[in-house]
Amino acid sequence: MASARRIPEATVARLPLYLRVLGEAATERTTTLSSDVLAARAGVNAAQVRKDLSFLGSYGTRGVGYDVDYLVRQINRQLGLDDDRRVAIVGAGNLGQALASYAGFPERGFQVVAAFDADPAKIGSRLGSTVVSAVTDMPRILREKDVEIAIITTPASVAQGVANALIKAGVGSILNFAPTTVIVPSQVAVRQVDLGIELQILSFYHHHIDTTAATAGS
Amino acid sequence: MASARRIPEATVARLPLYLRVLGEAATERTTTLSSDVLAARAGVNAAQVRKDLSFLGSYGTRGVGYDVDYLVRQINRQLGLDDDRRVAIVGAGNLGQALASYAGFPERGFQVVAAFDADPAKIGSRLGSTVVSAVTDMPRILREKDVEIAIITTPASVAQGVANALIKAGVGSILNFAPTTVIVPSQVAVRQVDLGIELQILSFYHHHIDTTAATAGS
DNA sequence: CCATGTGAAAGCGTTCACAGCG
DNA sequence: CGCTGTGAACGCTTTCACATGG
Repeated sequence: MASARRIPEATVARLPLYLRVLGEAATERTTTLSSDVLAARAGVNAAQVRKDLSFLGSYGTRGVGYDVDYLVRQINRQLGLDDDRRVAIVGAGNLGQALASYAGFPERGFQVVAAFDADPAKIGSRLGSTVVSAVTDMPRILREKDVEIAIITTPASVAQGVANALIKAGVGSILNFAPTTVIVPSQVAVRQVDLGIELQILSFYHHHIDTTAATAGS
Repeated sequence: MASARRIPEATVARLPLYLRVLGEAATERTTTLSSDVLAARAGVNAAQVRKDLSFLGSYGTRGVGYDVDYLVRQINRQLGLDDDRRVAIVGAGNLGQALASYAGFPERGFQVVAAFDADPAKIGSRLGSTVVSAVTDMPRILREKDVEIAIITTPASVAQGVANALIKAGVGSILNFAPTTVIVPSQVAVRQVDLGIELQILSFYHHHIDTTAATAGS
């Protein structure tokens, strides 16, 4: 029993992981998956999988497992992935370039509909399937294209200013790759990914080749 | 009191964040930082900062705060960042390209000393400051250059195989960007970063414009 | 007097263990 | 009989609150 409880943050962060495993299973024409198998492929504990999925409702069958297609639909619905989401990329450097042509985005329903840069030399150039616009046109274009999520790939020095402008223009979610913390009001969602920090964390565990549990997730 | 305790995983993940803030403070010629200010700039709670730093020892001065330069040295030492770390990138696609020329790496002591790809067309081309080698030469080159950390930016389908080969060649830490979970023995450290998953997590909070705490860190 | 360092409390997240159901 | 769903136990993290010391 117990459908539609409030989903804990840690569970939310793992749902996309399960979605990925379920997707792989679907292409292998696997119709059903037990929590044991799902857990092994996701690299987590089986009890964790069952508890996480129980927050969505009782979608498994005892003695059998979870129906792959059905579970995919339920998770997609919870994550709000039923329709495409419009994304903008701010900063057309190397990382912005790479993200704009990242196949994983359109595959999972994220459409890059706008890109911006402050450098006049870059304006008008292609970034994936869009064209780079001037940051000065950002507020107008963001509203015109109804952008929901923005990815910041600018230098650290301008990231906070960019974030402020994005929020002012109605963007509700920000994925920040600039190596600085951007501070946002509580009604805006941010995730901060610092590629250098990831390496530094690995460096710690490499340096202490004794301590416990050296694995960690996204 | 109490120097060199065992440092909790959550604290380890935040130390590089503090390092980043301290670095910014140093360039502003700030010599001393209180836990309040440090916390605000890192986007965390002040008590958290104090507790985290207390695991390294008593490096603050009551009534004053923390000496920026001294604290930087202590954190660097703990993270094992005193000397440069040798990094390899496997997969010379867009993301591999971007990472190879990412300024944040050399700045923080990570040297990209090797790059690999399976595509013969890419072998010999430049990737940042190195040249792309064939994956078949990977074991030899990894050992020759004493690579400690590897970054996987290959398609998901080959990521696990690459990880296995890396571990066999003595690489102890892996940063995986391929959109699949790589399973490794417990003595190897992995961090999995899936750019699509980050967007999906944001999508959840965008879709539920009511629930609590929408911020989360790397 | 101000900011650190830290016990203690509160809050989360994970894992266990097993009842319950297909 | 096998696997889900879940209370309860456990361990980790965060936050509070204040004694301590420069």
